[in-house]
Amino acid sequence: MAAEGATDDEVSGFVRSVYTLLRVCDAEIAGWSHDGLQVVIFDPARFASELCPKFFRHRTFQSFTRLLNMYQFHRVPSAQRDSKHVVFAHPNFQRTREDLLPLIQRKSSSACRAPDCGVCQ
Amino acid sequence: MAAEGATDDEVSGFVRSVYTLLRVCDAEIAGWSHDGLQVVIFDPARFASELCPKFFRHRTFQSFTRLLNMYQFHRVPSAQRDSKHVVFAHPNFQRTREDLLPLIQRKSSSACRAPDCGVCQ
Amino acid sequence: MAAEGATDDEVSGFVRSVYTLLRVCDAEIAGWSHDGLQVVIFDPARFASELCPKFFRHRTFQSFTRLLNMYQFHRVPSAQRDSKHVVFAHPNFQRTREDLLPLIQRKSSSACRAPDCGVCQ
DNA sequence: ACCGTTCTAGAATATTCGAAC
DNA sequence: TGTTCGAATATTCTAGAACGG
Repeated sequence: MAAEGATDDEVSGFVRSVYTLLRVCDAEIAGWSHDGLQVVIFDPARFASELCPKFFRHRTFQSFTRLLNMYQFHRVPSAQRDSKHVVFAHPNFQRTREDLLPLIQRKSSSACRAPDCGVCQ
Repeated sequence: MAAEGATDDEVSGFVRSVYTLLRVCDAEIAGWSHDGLQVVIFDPARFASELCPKFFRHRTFQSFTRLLNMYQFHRVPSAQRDSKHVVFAHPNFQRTREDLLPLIQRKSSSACRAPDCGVCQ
Repeated sequence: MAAEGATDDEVSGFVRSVYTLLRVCDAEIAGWSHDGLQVVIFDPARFASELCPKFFRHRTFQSFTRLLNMYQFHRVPSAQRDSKHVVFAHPNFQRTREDLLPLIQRKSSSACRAPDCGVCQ
């Protein structure tokens, strides 16, 4: 199993921040789902105003969401229609599988158009 | 009176809702700018949780923003960067010019009109 | 003299330069924020053309910025959005806490340690 | 077909970083 | 360690797309 050769250094800053955030933050604001497979924001308003400024350079839920999508997290529709909880998940973002974090990659930005670019072609 | 050829029926439902909302809502949550040219949301959190459900079928600021953009409103950066106020404007959305409201049109849905489009039909 | 265990020698040259610069420079060009926690460049153009050559071996604001980032200073968005002031901060860079300066360390160059790396040798 | 709601992505700018020298 | 330049990442605002009424 398990991503040998995948050290912490390879985890992107954003992913590392979210993982840390979930470990240290007030359990009333955000946390892992019971199975440890989903990120649950229990209180988006407090998350934006209190947590975002501590871990990022902004204080909006939208900016947080934008980066989650950039890293291919997907929103999970909550069962309770009126719930204010916001749930996100990524197959390689799991509470007990820190070793998988390096697999989470940011989507490539606007594709390189250089005619001789060996990477993007 | 009234902008001949421009009756209320011609004002889109969303634009009418926003105009009404600004007339009746708590002045601490939202209102017109002093010059009557801008929509100011003083408290986005309360706006989303209290006002949105009354005027729309959702309770998120993002959904409100999405429609504003659809109707070509644009966000106005506030001078104070750390301000929580959110400001939007549209050249034909003015407090004293209700007659201009019919001019505000929703962007055409990017509907595919190709007669043989297998996706959109 | 000299705070035992934390002599001037332990403060990196760049950090020392910035600290000195703020003490001696024209108050119209740069200085401390009122609370003494932030570095404020009031006039980036004059800072680059007049101060940089005196304290460093260049005359560009970007080079100054590059080193600030290298030492983990972060840019702070100025309150006034249209302000030309540029603000940086580092938790251990404070006007009244010269004793903390040695704690400011340059980021480890991400030197490649792979024994067989043909690029870095 | 049009409009509204939701989730995701594009685009422009701002900020930070990698790497060669 | 410092300087330079190009690239990657972050933040903001707007738009695309799928779906439902």
